[in-house]
Amino acid sequence: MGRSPCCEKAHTNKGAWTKDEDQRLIDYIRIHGEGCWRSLPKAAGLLRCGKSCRLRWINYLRPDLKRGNFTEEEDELIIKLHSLLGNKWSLIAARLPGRTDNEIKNYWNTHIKRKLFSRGIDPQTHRPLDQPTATNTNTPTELDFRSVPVVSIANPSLDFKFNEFQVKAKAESLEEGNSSSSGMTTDEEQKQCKDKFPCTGQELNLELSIGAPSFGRNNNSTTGVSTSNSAESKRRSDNRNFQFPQHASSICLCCQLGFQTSENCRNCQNTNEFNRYC
DNA sequence: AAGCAGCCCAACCGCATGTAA
DNA sequence: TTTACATGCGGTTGGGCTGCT
Repeated sequence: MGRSPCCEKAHTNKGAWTKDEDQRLIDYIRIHGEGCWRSLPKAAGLLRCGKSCRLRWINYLRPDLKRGNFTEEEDELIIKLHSLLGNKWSLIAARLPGRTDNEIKNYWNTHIKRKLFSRGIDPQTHRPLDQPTATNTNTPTELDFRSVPVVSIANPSLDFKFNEFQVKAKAESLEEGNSSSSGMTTDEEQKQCKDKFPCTGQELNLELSIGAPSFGRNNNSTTGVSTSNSAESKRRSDNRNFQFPQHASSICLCCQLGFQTSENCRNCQNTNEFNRYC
């Protein structure tokens, strides 16, 4: 079907944002909350298209952004998540509090790719570079999640039952329409999975899942403003738009990383909306 | 100091998806 | 069911910055 342009192309600014534009956008969202991006520019007095405003807010102005260099821990987590999810940057970003999909995508392309190459690993397949891939060109996300072995992450703080993680990651991926399963179920294929995700022998069960990190009874923690429009209620059901809790520092690591909702994490004790560490 | 090449990252673009009328 | 609209996602681009010659 034909689509109209996302916004009126004429009379809109392009390129780098000025401080004044940033401030206008911040002020507007502070008062009215996120949403209605199409009408936002006009309402906020900005000569920008809605998409541009949304992008600027999400990637740069949001107050919960972490900024700064990626830690080694984050590096490894991104690599692991990419091996599971492929180029699903938004899904990966959802597991890295304070990081945006754009930021992770850029970081992947500029740093991690190189890092993996230097380790002799193909960043796309996560296989050794000298290993032929002709027999199985599937991306990691196309692995059959039923055959994935239990593995753990080197960093003890991130150890968890990796097979469960992958099952849920796969399920989520399927839910999102990425249903290109290779149907790998044979022993040979399971062996391939083990090669891909070598088990270190250290297996901790932290009951982590990759479900939507639906923290936030206060969905407006970002702006501190109540929004009651339908767009907001829609977003509440959208796991790509979760808000990090204001009391994030008091919840367990898996919750902070977005692996688990505080309601469901059996490693947390949820009392009066505060959780003790796992 | 000037020119050049490579890197980095903010921003753009086109398409996909969800949803209301 | 169809259509139009709003939003989100991933790939790509381009301009600024930095280091090297």
